[in-house]
Amino acid sequence: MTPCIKCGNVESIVRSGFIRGKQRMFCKACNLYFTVTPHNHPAPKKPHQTTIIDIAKVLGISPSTVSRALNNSTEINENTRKEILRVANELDYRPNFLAQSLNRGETHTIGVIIPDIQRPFFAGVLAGIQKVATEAGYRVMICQSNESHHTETLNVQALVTSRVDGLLISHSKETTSFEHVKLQLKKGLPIVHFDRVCNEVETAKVIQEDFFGGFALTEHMLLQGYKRIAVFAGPTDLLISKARIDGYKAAHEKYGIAIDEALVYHGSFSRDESVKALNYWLGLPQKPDGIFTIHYANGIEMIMALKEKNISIPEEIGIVAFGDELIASLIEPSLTVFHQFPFKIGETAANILIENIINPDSFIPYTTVIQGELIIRKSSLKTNNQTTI
Amino acid sequence: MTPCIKCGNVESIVRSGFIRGKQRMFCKACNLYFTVTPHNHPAPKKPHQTTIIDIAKVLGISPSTVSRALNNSTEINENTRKEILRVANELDYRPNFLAQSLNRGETHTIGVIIPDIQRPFFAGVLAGIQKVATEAGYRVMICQSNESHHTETLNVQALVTSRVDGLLISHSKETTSFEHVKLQLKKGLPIVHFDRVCNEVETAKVIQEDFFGGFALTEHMLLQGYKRIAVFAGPTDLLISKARIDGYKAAHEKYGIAIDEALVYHGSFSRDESVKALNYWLGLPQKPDGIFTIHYANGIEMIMALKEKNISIPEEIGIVAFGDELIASLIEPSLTVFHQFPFKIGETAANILIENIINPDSFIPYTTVIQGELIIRKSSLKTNNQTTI
DNA sequence: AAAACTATCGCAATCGTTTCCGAAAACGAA
DNA sequence: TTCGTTTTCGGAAACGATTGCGATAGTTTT
Repeated sequence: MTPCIKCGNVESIVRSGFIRGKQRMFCKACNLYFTVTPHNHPAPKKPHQTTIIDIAKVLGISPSTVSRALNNSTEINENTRKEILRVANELDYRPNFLAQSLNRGETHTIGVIIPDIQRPFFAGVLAGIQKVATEAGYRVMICQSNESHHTETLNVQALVTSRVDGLLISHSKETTSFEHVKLQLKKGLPIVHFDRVCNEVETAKVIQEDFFGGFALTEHMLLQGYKRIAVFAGPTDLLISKARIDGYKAAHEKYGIAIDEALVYHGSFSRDESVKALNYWLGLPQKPDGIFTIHYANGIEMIMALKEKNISIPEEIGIVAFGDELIASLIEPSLTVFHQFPFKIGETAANILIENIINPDSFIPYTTVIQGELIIRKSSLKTNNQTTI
Repeated sequence: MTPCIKCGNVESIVRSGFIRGKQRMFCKACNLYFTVTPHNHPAPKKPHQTTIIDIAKVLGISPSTVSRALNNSTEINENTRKEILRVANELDYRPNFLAQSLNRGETHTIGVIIPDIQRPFFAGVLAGIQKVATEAGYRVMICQSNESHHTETLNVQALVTSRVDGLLISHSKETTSFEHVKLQLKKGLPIVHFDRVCNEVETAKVIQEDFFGGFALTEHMLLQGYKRIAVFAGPTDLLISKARIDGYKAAHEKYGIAIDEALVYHGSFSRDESVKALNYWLGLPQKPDGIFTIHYANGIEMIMALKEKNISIPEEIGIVAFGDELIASLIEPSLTVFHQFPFKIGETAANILIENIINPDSFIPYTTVIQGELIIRKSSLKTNNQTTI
């Protein structure tokens, strides 16, 4: 049997249950409990990020003094500070962010939840967020919801677990219940919505001119003489989709043109849907002579599909879309769009969030609208005498 | 003057220096130091993420018991565990990641440093990284170097400060010294390079078929009958740029064709450079009849510029590029490319890094090559009888 | 029914920093 | 000098979670 680790006696030992799988012993002589560890840890001294304590030991001072030196405290002698900084530099000291955050109760990190990094719009927003955040001394933690409500909820939990100081979120198109956001808001977490916002909760929001964009694109088409404009709408519940369609409707009203509800097609943003919508429209007794897509990617896909079908653009069918990308100007015919400014949206949202974080009490949520820009290109220019240079 | 907070006496009070800007007092009677705080904090009880202690208080048990319940420890009564889980759920408890990480000495977070989020290639890599990381229970923290060495160094420091468990890095094109990486590697931080790797340090690497891609693209052009192929190369020091050009040279050697060094243009990847290079080539006494660009974006820009100049592609000048994007297939003429698989690169790199993190001792760095694919399109197809469907 | 054993839980240390409080040493003016 | 004042530093308690160890009540074995 195992001898006692203290007296070395063997007879006085009795087993005393299990702890974490390991046999536990009790020495009746020493009145001592112990577990039999195969005497493993001769302290291999892992390579180790230098801590404040390492510095303190080198100089024979207390950790608190080192901390003061590193934090530009006034309560420290200049010479001591210099010595500490020298050693800190020598040992390549980096403050442990975890310990700092735990102590201060703030992480200087903001969480971002977007549907998909690979979409240029969101990549642009991210870049804007990163810029502002970095300048303000904040880190950024990014999560993708992949357009799934469930994943989005998990993302929120993960970021809360990471104790981010605030949250920037653009909802998945699946998201119609917002309990996960409300809950955190109630706990005092600053949240700012952008693009795909949610009106059920009182947060600051950064949105685009969805209504006006839809209006401008539609008005442009109507003025070009298009009379039956089909709409490729997003999911029924998606707020920005609704707003853009409202703009579409308003333009029609302004010019006293009736709307054929049969021309509105709801679907996801996938490639298949573009083709399905097109086939649906072309199968109608009264075909459309124009198309307005909520998302530019669908517009691009439709141009490709129409070219395959040898339907001329913009003569037989004109097409306009929301959102811009380099590709829209390069495709032939180039695509008329309502251009967004994703970078600016990101910048603005990040600024507002940080404002909210810094001053959580006096902060009053407000909504910011980032102006877009109508860019007219060939896909909707019926008159050939008009050139776009 | 202020009375003593203990005895209430006023006469026995003397001032005793300043602490953090506040006047400090000393009561000679009580032998007590104190600072005059305007009696502000009646504990406003900020809204608060629930902690393990909150749960413990509710149930009148100790925090350690709660911890055990939450961590599937065996040393706990099933009924107790159920009760704890119930309360935890009721209070929407989320473990404080900071505290956990600090205690365990690992953050379950991996840091990623890339030159630019907005480049589709890197966005794709990120998506791949995110997928693998999420599945393995890791968080991802992303930094952009903006192609600046200095920023890259700061990024490394920031991530080290955040105590990431490992680092994925694709170097800025400015980076030629790698001390910042070496230092962390020496401290035991697992690092994996991808795409823009560095051969000076012993890390695992995930690279593309840069040499073979350059070779394949060039060989294709030579077989098409192009004889004077210009190269738009990246910065002179960029490793992947060198490899691609080596492939270009190898293809020439294979077919016994001499290379005119005047056709190799080094420059950054910006739009201006594309145009400058083009003008340079077109100003040569012996103009090129083909172009090979290291980066697809430059290829796209050159196609645009050539079209403006009314130079026909692929007849007068053929063009091929490295890297693929949707746009390459949509532009007219569509662009022949050596397609990369960014998502797969990201997945692979993340997997290797996590492997390294989990088993730091037995891990031996190795290099993985992600195969690319030559996609032939119109921009380099001289013979019109060959169609690409 | 005593002895041997087990299940379950609390205490306290730990992770690295910050900061409140106390105290000694140095400084200044009378 | 002497006492009020200031500067400078150390000790210790946070922050929230994990875990080794000790302890007790209950259970099983002789």
